[in-house]
Amino acid sequence: MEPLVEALKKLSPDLLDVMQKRYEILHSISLMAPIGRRALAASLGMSERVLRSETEFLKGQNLLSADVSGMRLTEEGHELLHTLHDWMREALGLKELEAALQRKLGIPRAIVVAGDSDRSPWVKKEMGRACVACMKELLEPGDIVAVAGGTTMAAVAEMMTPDAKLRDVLFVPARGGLGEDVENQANTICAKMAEKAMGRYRLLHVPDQLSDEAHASLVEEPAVKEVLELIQSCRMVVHGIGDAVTMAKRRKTPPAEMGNIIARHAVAEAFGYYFNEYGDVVHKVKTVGIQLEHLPHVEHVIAVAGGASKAKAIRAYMKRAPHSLLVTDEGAAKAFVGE
Amino acid sequence: MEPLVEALKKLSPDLLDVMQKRYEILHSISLMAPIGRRALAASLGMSERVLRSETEFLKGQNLLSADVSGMRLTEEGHELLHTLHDWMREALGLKELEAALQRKLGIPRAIVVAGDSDRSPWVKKEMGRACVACMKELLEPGDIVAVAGGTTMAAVAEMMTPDAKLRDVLFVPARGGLGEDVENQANTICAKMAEKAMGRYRLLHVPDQLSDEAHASLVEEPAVKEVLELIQSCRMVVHGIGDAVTMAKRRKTPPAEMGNIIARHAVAEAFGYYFNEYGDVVHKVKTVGIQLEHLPHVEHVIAVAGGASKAKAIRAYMKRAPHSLLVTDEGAAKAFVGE
DNA sequence: GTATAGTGGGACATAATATGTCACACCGGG
DNA sequence: CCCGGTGTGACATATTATGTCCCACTATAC
Repeated sequence: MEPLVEALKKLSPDLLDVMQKRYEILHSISLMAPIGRRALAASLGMSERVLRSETEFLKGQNLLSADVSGMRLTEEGHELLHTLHDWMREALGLKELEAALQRKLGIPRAIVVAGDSDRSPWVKKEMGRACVACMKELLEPGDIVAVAGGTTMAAVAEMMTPDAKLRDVLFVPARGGLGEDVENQANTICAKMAEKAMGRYRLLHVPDQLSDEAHASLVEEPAVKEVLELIQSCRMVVHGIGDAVTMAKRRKTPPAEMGNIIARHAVAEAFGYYFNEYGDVVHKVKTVGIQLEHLPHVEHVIAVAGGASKAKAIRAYMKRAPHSLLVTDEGAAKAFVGE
Repeated sequence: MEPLVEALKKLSPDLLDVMQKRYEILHSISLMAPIGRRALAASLGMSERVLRSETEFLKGQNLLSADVSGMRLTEEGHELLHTLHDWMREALGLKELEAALQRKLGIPRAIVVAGDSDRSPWVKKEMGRACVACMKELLEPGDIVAVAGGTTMAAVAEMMTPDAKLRDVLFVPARGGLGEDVENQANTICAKMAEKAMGRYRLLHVPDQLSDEAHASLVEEPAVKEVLELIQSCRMVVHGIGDAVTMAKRRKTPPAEMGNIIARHAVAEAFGYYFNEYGDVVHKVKTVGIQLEHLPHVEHVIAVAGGASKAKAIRAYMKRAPHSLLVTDEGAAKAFVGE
C-alpha cells in the first residue's frame, strides 16, 4: 500500500469506515437506481436514519439526486464512483480480509494488521498493539485476564499500556509450566503485561516435570489453589497459536511424546494443547490452569497469531474456537483466504 | 491535484480539516519538543481540551509520547510527518490560498475552489455551489437577499437548491437596469435563483435609458418604491466582480462614458460601479437600487469572481470592501498571491 | 532545603451531534 | 379509489465532543 494511504489511516483511522460506507451507498444506488431510502437501508443492512444522513450529505455534495421516484447518481457521482473503485479495493484490503476471515472461520471478529510477521519482526508488535486495543475495549474494571505464553504473547505484553479501563484488572497465567524458556513462559509474560498495564497479577508456581502424586498435592496447596480458582473465574483469555512441531521442539518435548505428536499429524498448538488439521486434540501437556473445556464459558477469548507460515495452524485451531476473536496479520490472512 | 484526493475531499470534506489540525500538532511538537499541553494549545490557538483529545488520539496511534517533561514525537511520528509534508502542501493548497487572501485583502473569509474559470467553464459552477453553501450558512428565515447580475451570478443561480434554511427568504435584484443582456440581468438571475431555492422574489422594472424626469417619477411609483425599500432593507448582497473594460463593452456603454472609463483607468466593475486599481470609484451607471454607500450597513456581502484574468479587478474592488466575503477560484487566487 | 511553574491525567457538567422512531404529504399504478 | 412506495419534517434520546476545574507530580530556580 502506498505510504500516503498508510499515513492517512494513521492520522484518521475511521476515515476508511466512512469512505467505505459512502462508497457502498453510491455503489448500491448506481446499481439499483432509482431506489428509495427504506429499500436501500434494508439492502445495505444499515438503519434508515444513518442512511438518510449519508444521502443528505451526498446530495449536498452533488453526487446523487432524489425525486419522488427515488434516488439516483448524478453524472459527478458516477465519475467519482469510477475514480474510487480501484483505490477502495486496495485501501480496504485489510477490511476485506477481516470480513473473509470472519466468514470462513465463523468467528465474531477478526482483526488484521498490515504486514507479515514472518518477514518483518515489527508486525508482531503491531499485532500486539491491536490486541491491546481490543482488550481495552472488552475489559471492565475488576475483570480477571488469563494470559498464555509464547513469543507473540510477549509482544502483546510489550505493547501493553496503562488505561483507566484496566483499573483493578487482575492478570493471571493461563496454565502452569509448559516447558518454555523463561522469557516466553505464561508467568513471565503475565507479570510483564500487568506491570505495563499498572495492574495487579498473581503467578502460578508449578514446576514443569512432576510426579502425579506431587502434582496432586501441590494443587491442594492453598497458595496454588487460590490462584487456580482465580484462573477458573477469569472473564478473558488471551493466547497465541503455534505450529505444532515448532512448539514441541522449542519445549524439548520427550521423544515419546514428540513421536505421538508427529504420528497423529498435529499442526497447531495453543496453551499446551496440540491439534490436528481438523481441530481435534491429539496431545496435551499435563499441567494445571485453564483447560480446553473451560473456554466456552469464558466471555472473551482472544487468539493472537500471525505470519503466513502459521496460516494452517490458525485454521486448525480456530475450527474449535467458534466464539474466539482472532488478531492476525496480512500475511496469515492472505495465505488463509488464498487457500 | 490528483483525482484521488479530489474524490476523498468530495466524499469526506472535513477530512482535510482534521488532517491539517493533526498535522499541525505533530509539526509543532516536533519543533518545540518537549512541550506541554497548555503551552502548545496557546501556540496553536486552540483550546486545551481539544488539543488534549487530539494528543490522546495521537498517543494511541503511537505517534507521540508524553512524560512529565512534556510531549515529543516517537520515531513513527517523525516518519509520518515527513511522509505527509509534501502531500499536505498540495492538499491544503486551497486552504493556504484562502488564508493568504484573507490576510492580503483584510477580509473575514475567502473561499477558494479548485480550477480556473478562465480555462474550465465548470469552475464557475463550482464557485456557484460554494457561494450557495455560504449563503445557506449565513441566511436566516425571513431574510432579504439582493442579487446582482453577470455571468458568474447566473452560475450561482444555476446551482441554487431549496433548503429549510431558505424558508421565507425573499430575493430582490440589487440594482435596476445596467444595460446587460436579459439573461445576465439582475432581474432574470434573481427570479431564477428564487425559483431554484423555492423562495419568493420581487422584481424591479426600470428601463435602462430614462430621462431624469421619467426616472424621478418612476421611483415614486408605489410598486417600484416598495421594491426599492425592500432592497434597502436587505440583509445580504451577492454580486460578481467584472473587468471594467469587458463589462463596459458588454453593456454597449456610450462612447463618451467609455472614454471616461478608460481615461480614468478603471479596472474593476461591480453592480454598476467602476473602480480604478486603488479602489476609487471612477464611474457609475445611474440607476436605482443598492448604492455603494449602503454596503457597509448590510450584514453579509458576498463577492463571487474567478479566473486568473480577474485577479486585478478583484484586488481593486476588494480594497473598498473590507467586510465582504469572497468566493473565488484557484486561478484567481494564485495570480493574486503570486503578485 | 523550599517555592514555583510547568507537566500529564482524572472528573464532571454541558454543548453539540448522531441516531432511532414516528408522522405526514405526495405520487403512480393496480 | 386506495395501497404501497417515495422524500421530508419533527422530536426524544443516545453518544460524543468540549469547557472547566482539580490534583499529584517533578523539574528547576532560588
